[in-house]
Amino acid sequence: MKIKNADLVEKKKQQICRGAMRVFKTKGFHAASIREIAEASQVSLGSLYDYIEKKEDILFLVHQHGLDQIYSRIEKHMVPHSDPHEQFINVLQELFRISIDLKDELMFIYTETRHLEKPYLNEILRRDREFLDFLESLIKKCVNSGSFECRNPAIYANIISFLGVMIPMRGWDLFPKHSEEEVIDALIHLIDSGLTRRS
Amino acid sequence: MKIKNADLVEKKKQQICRGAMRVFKTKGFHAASIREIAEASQVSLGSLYDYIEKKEDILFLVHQHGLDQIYSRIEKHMVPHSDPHEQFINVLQELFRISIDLKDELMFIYTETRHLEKPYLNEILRRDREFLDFLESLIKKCVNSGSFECRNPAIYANIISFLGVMIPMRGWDLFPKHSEEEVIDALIHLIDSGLTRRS
Amino acid sequence: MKIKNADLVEKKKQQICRGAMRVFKTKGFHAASIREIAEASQVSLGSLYDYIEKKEDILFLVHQHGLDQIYSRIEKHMVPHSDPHEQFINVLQELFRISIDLKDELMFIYTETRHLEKPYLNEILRRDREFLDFLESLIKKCVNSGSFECRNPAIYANIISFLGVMIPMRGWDLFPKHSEEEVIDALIHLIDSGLTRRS
Amino acid sequence: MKIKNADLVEKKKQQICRGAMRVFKTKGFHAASIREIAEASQVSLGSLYDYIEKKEDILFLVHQHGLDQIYSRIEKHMVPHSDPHEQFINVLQELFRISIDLKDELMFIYTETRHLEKPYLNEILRRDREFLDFLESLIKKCVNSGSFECRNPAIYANIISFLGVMIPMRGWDLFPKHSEEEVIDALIHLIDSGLTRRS
DNA sequence: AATGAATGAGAATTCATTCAT
DNA sequence: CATGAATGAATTCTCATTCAT
Repeated sequence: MKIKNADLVEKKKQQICRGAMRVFKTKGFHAASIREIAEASQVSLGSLYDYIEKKEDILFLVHQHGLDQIYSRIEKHMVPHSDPHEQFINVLQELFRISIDLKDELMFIYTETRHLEKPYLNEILRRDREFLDFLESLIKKCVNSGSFECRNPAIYANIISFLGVMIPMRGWDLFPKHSEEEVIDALIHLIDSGLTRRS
Repeated sequence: MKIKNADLVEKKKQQICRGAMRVFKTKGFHAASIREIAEASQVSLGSLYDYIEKKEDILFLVHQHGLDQIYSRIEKHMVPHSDPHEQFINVLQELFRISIDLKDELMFIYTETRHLEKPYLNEILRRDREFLDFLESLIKKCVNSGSFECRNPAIYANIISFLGVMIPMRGWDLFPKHSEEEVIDALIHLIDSGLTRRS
Repeated sequence: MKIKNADLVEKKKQQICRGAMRVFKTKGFHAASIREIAEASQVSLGSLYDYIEKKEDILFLVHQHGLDQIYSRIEKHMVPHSDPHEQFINVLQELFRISIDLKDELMFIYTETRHLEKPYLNEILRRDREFLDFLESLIKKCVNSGSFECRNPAIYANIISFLGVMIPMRGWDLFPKHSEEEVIDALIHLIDSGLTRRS
Repeated sequence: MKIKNADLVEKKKQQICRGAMRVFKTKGFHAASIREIAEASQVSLGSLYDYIEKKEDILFLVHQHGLDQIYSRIEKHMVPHSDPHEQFINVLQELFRISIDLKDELMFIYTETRHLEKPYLNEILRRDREFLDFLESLIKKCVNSGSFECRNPAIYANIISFLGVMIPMRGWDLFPKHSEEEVIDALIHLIDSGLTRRS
């Protein structure tokens, strides 16, 4: 990165992210050429390399940008709350809303993370685990408060996080037939009843 | 494809599939070169093109091969059965067992299907939908028999099918910590209790 | 190197060497593009990379080829000889003849060796030192036989070896004015009288 | 070059020369990027182009700067002197001392001059020939004064000038083993005895 | 049927040079 | 006068595909 003006760097990285995402959406990371990405970002080929070092950097940039968008929405629901079960439901509501609003970002993350090399990969997995940990501890709170019954909260955290990408990944079959509300309700019902304590 | 001997064609395609899968497993479709695939398949570069026309054909071949493996196991459980709920549980058991045994194949299908071009893609989706339809009708039977209560069986069919790839896709976080049995039990419990009729 | 036919590999490497040398002669290694080298070698761009792995390999190939040519001529004079002084003079004669016949090769080696990376560089220096060692021991023999007087044969070996590239490197000033014979005689006279024992 | 202030121009050119030499020393002219040179010179990339027109100009600048340094030292010994042989020895002494003190400059000149284009090249060769002419006429004086015997002073001038770069170019083999004094003595002895009149 | 050598289009990346501020 | 962001042509290298044997 040879550019000294930090604001400019930020602005251009945003531009590149947006452009790159548009290309990745249709072709995926590997099939997208740097040229296409440059064009889609309205940045000249040479200039692109003033802001990144190698193609993989774009992959990481887009990952981070996607996660930023996701987390900036979910975080609001991650602050402690008096009624954990209510919080849990709110989190699920927001999670699935996000999965509708940020379809492309989620699909991208799920299908392309594997192409990140070690150091970048670790950073992404770290953020992922942050959310898993939050879910796990929230489930535990619900268990303690008596609403839930659950032997392996960590597994449920994984299931929930994974279901968070179902809408983007299976939209092709779901949305000709069902409304978003229906799908979200079904998902929440499934998770909630799977955890609810039976007397 | 200029080869006449149909048995040979079948045998070689198997060889190519297995070799290709081994390469795809580590690098994905795009990063895998035809050369590597030929080597891994013990087929000469020139010969390879006697059995396929273009690289994408291998992608399709491997898809088909993967689906064949999956279906050959699930099909046994798809024949009508006197107790639909028992059948349902059996199907889930087998589905998640398969997802452990055929991790690579499932991950491959989930991350690379998008690179198939239209005609091939449609064929794959058709097979997918076959399974969805089966699940949907099985759920309906369970509803009719009084075990389940479900407003949108099609959505649940999608959820179940999608959870069928959770183990391959989230193994990195799950299996250091949990046994396969635990994960399968949690998944079945979740699905079953999400559908079970509450009086 | 993906080619299996060893004879072909040898033949093509020769081709590449010759083509590359022709390009290097005018532009040097760095300024020569792989494209130009391929054209000059009558090898297609893609094919070139069937015989080498990276541009630097050509640099090494040309070095080796040059040294091979040089050594194949000087070696005849390196076998033990009854009269060391006579042998010494013969070696000088041949050395300077070679430096006229293989101008390009010598200039190339002297100006481009520095661009070889470590492993290749070491191999080249090893061959260089072989000749230095031979010269040094020959001078010592001449000292023992009473013809020469020399405190530091290793330094003289270096000087001789270095003067072996004077003709290629200073031809621009020498050859408009002098004949090859004159230059060689001057060089041999200089070296011989610098070493000759004074009673 | 749009800068009017001549002193400034001179000062900056010096800066650039020094910076460029530091980069060239390790990578050579072609592999050195303008960026690196600008950084090493503490001159901004844009500013650099206020003092040069193209990359080759730096090549020439560094050549000139190197030659200036060399000549500023040798010139002291080029003024007429009553004893030509004494002067000759002094010149050799200084020449080889210089070749130790200005190793980088000499190596640079010897390996990169070929990349200068015609007009610049001629200027460099002109300065080279100046020194050759001086050496030639000094040898002639020594012949006339009876100390030397030499049929082709021009050839000897070339040899001497060429030996002036031996130390930089063969230091890798020489200096682990020998002291600078030893090498210089050997060189001077060689040249002197090669020219000395035998009664 | 099988082999592997050949090809050239296209990939990522670098860099000399320009130019608005 | 100085700065550094922008540009696109050119570079090295890879790879799917073809074809003579």
